[in-house]
Amino acid sequence: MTEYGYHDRVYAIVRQIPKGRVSTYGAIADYLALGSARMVGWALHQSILPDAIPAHRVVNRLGELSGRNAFPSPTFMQEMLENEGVEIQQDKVVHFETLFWHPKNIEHPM
DNA sequence: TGTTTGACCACGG
DNA sequence: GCCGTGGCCAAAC
Repeated sequence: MTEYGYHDRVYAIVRQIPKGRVSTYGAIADYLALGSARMVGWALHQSILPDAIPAHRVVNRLGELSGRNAFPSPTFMQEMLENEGVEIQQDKVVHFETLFWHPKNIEHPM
């Protein structure tokens, strides 16, 4: 049965995040109506190992790379984002509000 | 089986 | 702008 745990839904959403854009735990949790952003963070922590999930595009509501410590190296997340053209400064996404992408805008970037 | 913790968020003081 | 509290659900102990 299509009995997806919410982490599967989180993966599905995160995979939709366009390159060069970022989203937040709260936005994903809100979109999935799971109730809490905490679950998203927990799910993502588990999701780093599986197939190519751009977990680096998920930051907290302040645009901070709160999950960088869960990556192979504390700077890995930042380097990935910078590689996509996202500016990072002091572990925060520059122009966060502009780059912010809400799952609501799936296939409707911008 | 109950408690604690977690890549969080919003609100109140 | 920092601290405490509630919420939300699952995993780890």
